Amino acid sequence: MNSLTVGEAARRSGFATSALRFYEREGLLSAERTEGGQRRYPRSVLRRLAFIRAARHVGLTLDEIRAALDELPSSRTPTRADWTRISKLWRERLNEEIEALVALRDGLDSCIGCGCLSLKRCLMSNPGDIAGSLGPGAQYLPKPLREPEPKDATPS
Amino acid sequence: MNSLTVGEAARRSGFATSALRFYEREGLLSAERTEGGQRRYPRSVLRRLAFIRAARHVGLTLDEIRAALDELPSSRTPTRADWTRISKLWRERLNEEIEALVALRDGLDSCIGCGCLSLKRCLMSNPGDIAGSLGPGAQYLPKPLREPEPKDATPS
DNA sequence: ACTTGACTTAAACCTCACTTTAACTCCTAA
DNA sequence: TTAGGAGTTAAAGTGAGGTTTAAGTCAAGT
Repeated sequence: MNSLTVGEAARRSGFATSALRFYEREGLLSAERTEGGQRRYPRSVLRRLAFIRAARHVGLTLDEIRAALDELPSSRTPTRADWTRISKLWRERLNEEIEALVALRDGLDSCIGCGCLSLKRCLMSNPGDIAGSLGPGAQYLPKPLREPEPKDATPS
Repeated sequence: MNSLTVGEAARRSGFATSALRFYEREGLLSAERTEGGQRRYPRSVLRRLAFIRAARHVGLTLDEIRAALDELPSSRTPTRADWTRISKLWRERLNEEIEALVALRDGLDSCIGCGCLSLKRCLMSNPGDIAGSLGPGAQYLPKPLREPEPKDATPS
């Protein structure tokens, strides 16, 4: 009972077993194997999974999460210091996203009166303007809010 | 020159031509055709595209956008009233998202000290708790932030 | 020993929002 | 009239983040 099966880890973390196997394929997780080839996780996997879940909430991609996990000293349980360092990064990320959404909302407010929806003048439709409103120096919307750049149709 | 080709509409809206055709297949756009079968858009398509772009920024899915567009009296250019009605909906949506992110950030702050990452106790890893912190009555994270519910691994 | 539920794998499938490709036609300026 | 850029279609591809399926193996209680 000192190690966990996939099913147990799944029940206790709230992830699906398929997700745990997927995370292993993606290098976010690893497991010992029994003689018969079944996974056995140390209890620390739950902490690791909590970390992954939290990171996903913050909006990090699996690539970014893998990178963050790789920065944690390998087979040591993360310390308070590790957690603090990383959570600062997440905080920045969240702040960026919040700022972008607030800018968007305020732009929306200032747009309610005009009814223009003009491509060139309406803040809502123009990511560049939003970027500008966040201050100087090439600010952009954080990843999850950023438009995938069109390959076609270079803007006039 | 009173109507636009796909290419012109693409250049002037910033969407790729492939996106415009895709939107038409998806019922978000429609176009007249020339004798030869080419699309000709009225200038109002630019307003419609601006609407779509804005809605995408707000985080609406194409399904939701189609629904919103269908509520606009069909072949009439949206009035200030239409725009106001809809932008109020978007505002709410943005506010929900902002609140959820702020709750997440504040949870992160309160977590920095504890270093727990405990599945049951850490706000960051527990969407239900975040929902609770937003007030009573089954509040959840807005769509883009909401976890896709696992089919497997029903929480213990 | 046997039954049963949990486990294994590779590979296929899923959604979303598009893009790319292939093979072809249209339109316009010279 | 012809070159060639712009347009057309259906179908397949992309990428993120997994889930589902098929065909089988393992582990544990009785």
